[in-house]
Amino acid sequence: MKLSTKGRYGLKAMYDLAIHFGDGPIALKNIAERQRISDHYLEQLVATLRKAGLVKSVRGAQGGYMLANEPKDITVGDIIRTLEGPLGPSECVLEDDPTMCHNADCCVTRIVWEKIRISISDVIDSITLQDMVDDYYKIKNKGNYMYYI
Amino acid sequence: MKLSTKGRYGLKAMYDLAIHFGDGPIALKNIAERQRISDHYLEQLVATLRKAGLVKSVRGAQGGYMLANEPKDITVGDIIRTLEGPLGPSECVLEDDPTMCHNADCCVTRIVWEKIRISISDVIDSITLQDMVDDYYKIKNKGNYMYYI
DNA sequence: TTTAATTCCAAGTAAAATGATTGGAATTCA
DNA sequence: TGAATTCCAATCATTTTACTTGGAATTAAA
Repeated sequence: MKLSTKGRYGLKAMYDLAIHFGDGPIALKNIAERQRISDHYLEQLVATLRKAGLVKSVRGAQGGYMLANEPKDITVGDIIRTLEGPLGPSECVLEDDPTMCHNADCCVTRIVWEKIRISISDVIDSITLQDMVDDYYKIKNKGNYMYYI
Repeated sequence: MKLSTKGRYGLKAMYDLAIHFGDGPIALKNIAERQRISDHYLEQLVATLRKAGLVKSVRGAQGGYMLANEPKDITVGDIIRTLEGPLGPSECVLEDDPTMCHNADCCVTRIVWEKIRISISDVIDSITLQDMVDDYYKIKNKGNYMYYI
């Protein structure tokens, strides 16, 4: 019941971009260093995020990535779903395209999975990158050492 | 972000035992048939549940398994945690024994994982096997065909 | 115009996890 | 005594995960 590194690294990278929102293109190498992620691996995740329209890229020297929208308009759910696919603790309750169990209408365990799915969705859809940026400044102003992580 | 078959089959089996609570030992073969699970595989899951004190066994012919406590006193969380280990979307927020990240006190993404973990815990700890049995009879009384699934 | 920095793209790969299967010993009821 | 059952240990094929490797294309700066 864990997220893979796709979702976890992906959110870290998007959060990093949110912290630097408005600063022009940010090179992947720098994000990978700050977040301590293999840059070639992160490249694959960011490619997925770019194809989904969550980030924009600038090629060539001095190039890099930027959020495609304001941090307040990107939710954790957008990012995790893009990288991990439709969410749900079981096939039969996946968002979008549940592999329909032929007993779905009378399956009691399915009711449990559905409740779990909804509770996860509620959380990740309610948190935006801006919320995370706000958290960052809150912690920073308390005097904690921070480095965009 | 899916549960493995351990948690999913395990809950189905425990629900099946809850439906038959008070009927004496239920053979694994019958549970496996009803829930359409490999019986040898289910055996391993039930062994884990037995060691955790959630089910009791009776060996020999006419033997089988029974819930160790009343359905109202066993939660979905008890079952899932026994079979899947401590819950959490990331190592750093696992219940019990989080593999402590050295940046935990200033990690903003960790706040997100923690919220997800709590929302899942809230759901699974609030549902008992008795709730599932109640759901079963509710659906059954509406006239739906049901077979303990 | 060259060079360095970067994104973009496609494969390959080692290790771990998943979801079992196989085979048999021990126990108990009929 | 035999059939039904739990108990136990090992093995295994497949898939997934988390990368690595290698290089082409693009662009800013020297």
